[in-house]
Amino acid sequence: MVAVGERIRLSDVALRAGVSVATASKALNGTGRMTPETRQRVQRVADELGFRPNAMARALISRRTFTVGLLTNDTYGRFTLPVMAGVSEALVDEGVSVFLCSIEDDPALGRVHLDAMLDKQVDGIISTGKRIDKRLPVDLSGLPVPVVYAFTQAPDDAVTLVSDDAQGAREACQWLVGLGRTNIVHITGPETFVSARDRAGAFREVLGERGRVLHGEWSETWGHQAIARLWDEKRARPDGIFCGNDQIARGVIDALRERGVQVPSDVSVVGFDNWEILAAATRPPLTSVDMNLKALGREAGRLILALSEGKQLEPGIRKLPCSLVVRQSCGGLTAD
Amino acid sequence: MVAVGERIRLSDVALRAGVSVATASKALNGTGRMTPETRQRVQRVADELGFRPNAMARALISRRTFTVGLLTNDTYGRFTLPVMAGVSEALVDEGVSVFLCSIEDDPALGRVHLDAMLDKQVDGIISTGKRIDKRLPVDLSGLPVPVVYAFTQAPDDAVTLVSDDAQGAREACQWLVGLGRTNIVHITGPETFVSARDRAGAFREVLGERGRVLHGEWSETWGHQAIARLWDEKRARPDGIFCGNDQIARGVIDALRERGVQVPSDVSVVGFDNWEILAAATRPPLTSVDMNLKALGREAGRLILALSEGKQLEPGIRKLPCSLVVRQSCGGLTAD
DNA sequence: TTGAAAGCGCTAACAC
DNA sequence: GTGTTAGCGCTTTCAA
Repeated sequence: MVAVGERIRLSDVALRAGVSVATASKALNGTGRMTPETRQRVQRVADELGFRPNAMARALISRRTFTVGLLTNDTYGRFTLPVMAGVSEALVDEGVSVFLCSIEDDPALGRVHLDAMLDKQVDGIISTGKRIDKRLPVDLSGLPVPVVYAFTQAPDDAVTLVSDDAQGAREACQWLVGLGRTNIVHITGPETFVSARDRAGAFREVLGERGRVLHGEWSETWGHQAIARLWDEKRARPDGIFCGNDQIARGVIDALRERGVQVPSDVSVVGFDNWEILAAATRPPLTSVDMNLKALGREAGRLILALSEGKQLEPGIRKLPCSLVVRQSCGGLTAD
Repeated sequence: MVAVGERIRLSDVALRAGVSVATASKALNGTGRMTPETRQRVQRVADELGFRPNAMARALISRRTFTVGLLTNDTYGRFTLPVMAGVSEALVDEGVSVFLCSIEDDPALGRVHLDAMLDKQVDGIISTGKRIDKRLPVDLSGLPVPVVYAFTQAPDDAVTLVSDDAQGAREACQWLVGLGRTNIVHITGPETFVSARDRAGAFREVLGERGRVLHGEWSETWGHQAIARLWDEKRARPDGIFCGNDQIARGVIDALRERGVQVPSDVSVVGFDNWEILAAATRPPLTSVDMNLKALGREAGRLILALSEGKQLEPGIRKLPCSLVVRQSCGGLTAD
């Protein structure tokens, strides 16, 4: 139930320590000049009383609230969550707290949240989403606070953080090639997604003429369908498949098993997203590209902190590297 | 980039409207007495200037920050996310913002976040987790602000919100029974989980002697294993399976298909969690129990709001109903 | 009907 | 060394 511990003010500490409020303030902040004894006495009293300065009052003076807002439209998503965790992680040590604002895709809700944050004098705003080629339905230009965009589309002159899809895809492809696979196919999501295009581009770059790309949905079902198509053709069948996400990969692997094709001995499969719970549940466990979204979140936190401290940052898109997480779906190094 | 729109203060409005700060304040807050003309003029000026009151300054006076903290240890989880969304949704209309504090399972981190929130004078704290039978590693007793626990274990005298596992399980079982299934088995997670025990208890309650429970892991693999065990036995095989979560159900359905058993015509399967992305991907799509976590989050938001406004609430555990989401894995009403 | 003044909890000049 | 004073942006008596 509601425990009503009275809050201790600086004046309480000052009174009890027999000094003025100003002296108490200086004592605790390590500023001003006074005898070591006085300082220590004040500190001791503050500890005894469990004094914690009121951040509101401080903020009113310093014009810094040590608070940032995090806007997201990805309520249920596996993308935003690690980003948020990263942001929170990077900022907590600096005493900065994060306002979570989930705005769905509702411009009105976005406005409400934005206003609430601005009223609360956040030091900065991080905008994050579930696609790097869609904007949130809020206009964040001309705000009195800095903004960082992470894993969402942003204006050209903004500071933006995204994962390096092309590099991640390249690593996956090179891994398959390095394993001796020669007939490699890329099964991925709709061409309308920049991520799909970027990954496919990198795939073609590595594979050249040999590389074949199949666009479909981001779903298990599409994985099944794609395999059905490939296996029904009269052509040579692939010995390596790079999938646009883990769900497709899951469908692919299941479809291959249903056809008696062995993974990884007959075909190597790589996924994308490294969605732990899915990647670990495929049989065999899925080798997959991890976008390192938590690291991306941490970087977003660092950047917004720098900006809120008045530092200048070069605008533009910063791509953060992905990394390949090797499990058993490719054979080779960790063949089972 | 950093756009540096100067913030408008009340004094700016007052000056421009030709009144005192006090009058301006009253005009905008609808308090005090003055001619309608004065009030309107002030309001018009405030609108023109885009004045928004500084919430810090207000908070300093009113002792309410319109801010609550949300503690969670479920960084990647599908449980906490809907809860958070619900909390945020319930509170945004009241002008309350939510601090997101992801503390993993680290007591030190919990302490740091808690202190940060308290310093920032949150009006209340919501504690949430991924299991209803584990506590977060932070002591929230004796705080100067109210606390609500949602989907996590709590002290006896706390206000706690959990989903009604037993009721959800009961609905699932009755659904299977209503479909004419007579030999029903419950395949679920470890008995060490209260949720597993509660669901199994409800299952036995509905099925009586006929009900058989198999405990294992919360994984697809366990779903496969359980089916292997059941189908290798010399006993009559089940025609209805109630699974402890959707992952197990996924494993069960896949295992059944591998054995040529038809779902739902031969066997009806129900899952638990209604984890959209999984439930929709099973073939056929999975009928599953939804814990309505977003609604739970909303309720948590309402409760913390009530408490922070000084209302008294009966301590104890409040169970919120689950609901069955019918897809195609059971046949009957929506048979395919 | 309006405004001057005090004060929320704290920090920072500037006296003493 | 320490205290007095002013002020962050706002609300709220209380006096005019």
